Amino acid sequence: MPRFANAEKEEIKNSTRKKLLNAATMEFANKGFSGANINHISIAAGYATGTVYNYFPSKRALMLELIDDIGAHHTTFIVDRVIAEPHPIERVKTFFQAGFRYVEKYPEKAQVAINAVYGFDREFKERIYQAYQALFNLLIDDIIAFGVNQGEFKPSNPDTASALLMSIYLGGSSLYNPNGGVWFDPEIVTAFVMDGLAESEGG
Amino acid sequence: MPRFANAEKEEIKNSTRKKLLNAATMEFANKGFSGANINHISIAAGYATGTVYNYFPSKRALMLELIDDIGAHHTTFIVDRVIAEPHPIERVKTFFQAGFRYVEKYPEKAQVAINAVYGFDREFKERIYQAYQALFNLLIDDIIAFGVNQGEFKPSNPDTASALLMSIYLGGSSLYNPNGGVWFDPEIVTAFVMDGLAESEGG
Amino acid sequence: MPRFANAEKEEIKNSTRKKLLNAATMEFANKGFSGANINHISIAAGYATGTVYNYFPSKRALMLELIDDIGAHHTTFIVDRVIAEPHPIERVKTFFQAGFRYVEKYPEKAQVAINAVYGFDREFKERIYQAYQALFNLLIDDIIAFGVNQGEFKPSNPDTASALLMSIYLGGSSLYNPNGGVWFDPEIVTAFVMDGLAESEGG
Amino acid sequence: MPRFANAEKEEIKNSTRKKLLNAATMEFANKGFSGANINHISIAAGYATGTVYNYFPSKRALMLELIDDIGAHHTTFIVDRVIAEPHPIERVKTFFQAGFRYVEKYPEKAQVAINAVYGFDREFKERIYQAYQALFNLLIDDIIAFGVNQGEFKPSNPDTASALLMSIYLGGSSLYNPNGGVWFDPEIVTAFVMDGLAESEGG
DNA sequence: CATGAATGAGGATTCATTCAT
DNA sequence: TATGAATGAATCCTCATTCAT
Repeated sequence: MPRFANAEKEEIKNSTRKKLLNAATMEFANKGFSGANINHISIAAGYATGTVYNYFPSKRALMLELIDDIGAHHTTFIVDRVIAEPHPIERVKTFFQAGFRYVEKYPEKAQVAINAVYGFDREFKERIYQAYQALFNLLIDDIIAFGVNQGEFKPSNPDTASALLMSIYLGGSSLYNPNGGVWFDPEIVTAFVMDGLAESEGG
Repeated sequence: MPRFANAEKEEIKNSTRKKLLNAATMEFANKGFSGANINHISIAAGYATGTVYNYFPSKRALMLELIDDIGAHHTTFIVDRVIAEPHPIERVKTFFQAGFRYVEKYPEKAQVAINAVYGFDREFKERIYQAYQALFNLLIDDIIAFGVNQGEFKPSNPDTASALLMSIYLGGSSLYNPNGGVWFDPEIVTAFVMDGLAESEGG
Repeated sequence: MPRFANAEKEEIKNSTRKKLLNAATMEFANKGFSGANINHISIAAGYATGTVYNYFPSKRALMLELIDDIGAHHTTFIVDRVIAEPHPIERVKTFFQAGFRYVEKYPEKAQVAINAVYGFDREFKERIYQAYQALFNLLIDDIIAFGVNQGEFKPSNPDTASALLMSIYLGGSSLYNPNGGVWFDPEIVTAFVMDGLAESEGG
Repeated sequence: MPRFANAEKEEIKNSTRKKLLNAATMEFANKGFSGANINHISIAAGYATGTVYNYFPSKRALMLELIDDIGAHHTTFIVDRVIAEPHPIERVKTFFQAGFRYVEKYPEKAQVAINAVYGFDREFKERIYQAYQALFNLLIDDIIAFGVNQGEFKPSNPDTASALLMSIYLGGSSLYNPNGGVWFDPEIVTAFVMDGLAESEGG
């Protein structure tokens, strides 16, 4: 049995698939889903017109898989960095730090994710929320509940609190502009998230 | 001089334009810009295929004007309610209350606005930010600076703080789902914004 | 009976019709028949969208009438000048001189006529040939036969000869370019038409 | 290396392109540029609606390429026949003979060329003149100057003379009508071009 | 007579998808 | 597995024409 040959083929398939997904990221980030051109994706990946269809049954399926990939990648990137921190407040800061770092390193992936979160397409929205489940779990369990347990945070509705942190993070990310522009400082955001706007009583 | 005839025609044009903009709001909200069908818009408004083009030079121009309209409408809706409140903290609460109210009353307008804010299209983004200028001014001057002056808020970077409030608002809004789903409670959000996550010292 | 009022109305109608025909000349000359826009014509003439249809039943009917008008105008312009000349050779020269003069004075009318002559549309072609009948008669009777009678021209097939002269004239005219460019000198053309290319025997 | 496969594909592409250009010739000849329907061209060539766009970026680009093709074809057809003749006067006759022959064999190509020469579109005009450059060179160098050198023609302005011959040729061609109609006899035209209208001195 | 809003068929162009090689 | 020619439905936009005022 040509076991190695098959492995090699598998290898090639994976590499091709990866190239296609990368090209798709660029295209979807810059043109949106409807505006994207499947053939441009193939060409940009270095293949011929029809090649995407050897790997994905449709444009929509490609997008869905891309959302899964990006969601997982994004989640892992942030989770890994956050849980390495021992202190709850540091975890909040690291959540924003790592999150903004991700946007800087992978602006197109971030744009695709943001489009999915805030766009009108229910299926894309559902899918990115699934992929972000681990991120919400991180916020709920490993940051908020953890902080409450440590006596650093006051108890609150964890669903609302995590959604707030995500909104702040994604809102800040969408402010990102390669040519400059407003940008959130993780320190300031963390201070805000911790203490809010209220003047301290003794202030 | 056919003064009445002209006035009447003007009337008709305004009414038609309004119907077209309403239909466009629905279409753009549900399909996005690229996915929207100009002919459907005309039909949905009760006109024939080409009628949009008697009022707007192109699909993009229609979208741009729609963004202007929605942005102004949205802004006015919130500003009017906020400045009616005398107390800074009430203003924060009213900002979220009125904002979420707007999303409930005009979910499609809100979706179009959110698409413009978080979407990839630079021109749309620029345009909605222009329209939201008054909203940012409200946050910066009439809420944050006002609260600091009143001794209720601690000083902070107003650009960042206002962007944070907007992100929270829009992030919460995008959670909105006519069929139910997670939704921010203005009271809770305001409490969060005022006091953050930190356990009070004496807690 | 409001006899004067009616005459006045007739006056207005004629003036409007003339303005519309002038505007149509510009449009058809610059865009061709298919490329022309009936509404632009109305607007350019200083009227509203539908006004052409108060005067002409269709775009094609307008074009046909325009061809008639231009053909008659063109013909008269040349005929008047040619028959004023007593000598056959001078008549040939004047034919070209007046003809080229016409193109300089009325370049758009000339372009419309040339389009009709050389274009693919059988109906337009037929119509301009009808209008040019008098021009062909001029060439055949008042120039060629006249020259033969005077002993200045040798006998030839008058249909062919007149068609040749028209071809030379229209060919030269289409070389016309408001910004300059090649242009026939009536003297040289006449010399050519009279003596051709052949070296004279004693040369 | 899939050399054969590639060659075969190249073959197919060339054949398709040729079919499309042929269909385009018919359509443009019969309807003019604006009046032509791109989809009809595809269908007439035996393909589906969008196929033209796999070969030509736009209707205008297709027309431009068609003008180039026809111009070159037309030029070659005439040039080859003319330079085969040793005698200047025979060359003149052959110019008209071959030229009219071309119109008989390829009436649609001729109509497209004539539209380009006499039409209002500056770009088409420029393009056909470029393609006809060789034809003008033929007239100037290999017919007129050649005739002068041989002592058969009298010296004349070669630009004017060549433009005159072209005008006569194209004017005669536009008289062509598949169903009959006036038509120039190359012999008569040549006699005219050689000797003009003037009665010989001793006549 | 003039207006101009509305019509809706028509046409250029795009592009997701298929399939024979 | 990759290719890329072909497909044809879909869509933006134009514009001749109508008609109520």
